[in-house]
Amino acid sequence: MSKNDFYQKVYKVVEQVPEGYVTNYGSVAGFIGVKSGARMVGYALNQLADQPLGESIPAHRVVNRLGQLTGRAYFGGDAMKERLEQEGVTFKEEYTVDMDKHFWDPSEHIDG
DNA sequence: CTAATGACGACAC
DNA sequence: CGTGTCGCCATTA
Repeated sequence: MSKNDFYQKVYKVVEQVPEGYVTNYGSVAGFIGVKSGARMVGYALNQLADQPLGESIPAHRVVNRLGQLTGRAYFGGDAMKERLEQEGVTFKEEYTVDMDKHFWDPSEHIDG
């Protein structure tokens, strides 16, 4: 099933994101092949919050292109921000990651 | 099948 | 430079 394959790829990529780094929806979607599937990436990660698989997926390392923790609401409180800080990620704003220092581009690290 | 929604992104004003 | 609008595509009603 292609749509399920899309999800699997999203998880696979997100799992590759190293600590102290973050990536964005558009890059993940583009790397997978669905250039305009940024929303689908967010949706895929959203599913993680509803299944045990999420335990193994660092979804908190995925933010929007601006570095904003748009999905923090799904982590309960500031869990998303706190986890990133624990990994060494710095913030430009209360909920905006410093993408200039912590941006991680899948196409630059994953040989797909 | 149609309409509405969303952890997004790019463009127009 | 901030706000508004459209496009994108899977999911849900």
